[in-house]
Amino acid sequence: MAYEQLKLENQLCFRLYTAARLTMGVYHPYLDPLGITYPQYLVLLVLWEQDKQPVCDIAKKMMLDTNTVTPLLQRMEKSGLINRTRGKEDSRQRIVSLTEKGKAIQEQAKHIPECLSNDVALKTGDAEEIVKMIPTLDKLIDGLKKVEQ
Amino acid sequence: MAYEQLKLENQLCFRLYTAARLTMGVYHPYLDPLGITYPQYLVLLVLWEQDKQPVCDIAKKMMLDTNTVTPLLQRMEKSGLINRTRGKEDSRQRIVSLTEKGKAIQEQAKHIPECLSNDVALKTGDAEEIVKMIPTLDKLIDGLKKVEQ
DNA sequence: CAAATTTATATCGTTCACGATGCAAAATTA
DNA sequence: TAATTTTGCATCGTGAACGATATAAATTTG
Repeated sequence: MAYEQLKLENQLCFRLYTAARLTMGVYHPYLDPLGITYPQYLVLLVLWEQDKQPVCDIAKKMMLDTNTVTPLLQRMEKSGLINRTRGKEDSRQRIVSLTEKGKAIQEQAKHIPECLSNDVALKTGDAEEIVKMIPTLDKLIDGLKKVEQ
Repeated sequence: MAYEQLKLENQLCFRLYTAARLTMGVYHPYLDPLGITYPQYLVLLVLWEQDKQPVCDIAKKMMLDTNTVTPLLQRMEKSGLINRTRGKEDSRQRIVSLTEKGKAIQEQAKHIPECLSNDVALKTGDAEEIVKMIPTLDKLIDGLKKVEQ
């Protein structure tokens, strides 16, 4: 028999992992018509907030490393959402900018957050309580982010 | 400028996704010496709780599909953690059982949950509040799980 | 019982996540 | 200024997720 602490149902991380996966699944019907994936949607969020950013800034905001972000951006360039130009001041940098297509998607995407929150509310019965996790999740993320030494 | 709702900082899903990734990262120093990944650890948790289960039962408990679980189990069989035998009553089934190696790891793993919770407490300053998210995460997961029609 | 449907698993292709490594352009130091 | 270190990005390989599709064995239906 298993040790009590080794039961799946006692694992916080498993819940985070599952909740993240399932929530991303809810985005599917909204992102598929736009031809983008959830991580690509996150990149667009970053660029819609401020266009023309180097790869490292995007990576930092997404809390990912460049070895994840670079291929992601390459795919997005290939599908015509962004351009990647060399930095003028620092020629190591790649400045990522939205194409017209990338900009245009924002109009179609602006209702997604509301749709999502409606969907979640409908399915869980209580979105209120779920939104209340946000500050705690931030605390967790902030704590874990530091530990990387 | 971005619509307010389209800011990365306003996204719940992004937090779940990031929190899950970073928390899995905390497992690394414990799982690496055992030669397993986090999803493989989850499979072992399921099998330690009850040995000899068909793929579909494992998949259901992990809330994943067989197209994710099958290759995962194949890799685990390759590394000598499990065996996969044909079901006797239902020959479509693959019964997954722990090898001696798979069983032996349980002893080394039994301290992981406590280590994790210590690490998280140390890094966040307050594990109490984080553990309190569990019922809400369960509510969210339960809600989203149903929606798949 | 035969036909149709469902179930259990597997395979394939694409996209991510991430450790390890490489490289050239800055920035720092001696 | 030359040598060293750091930074920004890219590449490679492996392991996941997951949609789509396939196949054979059960199960249900007609």
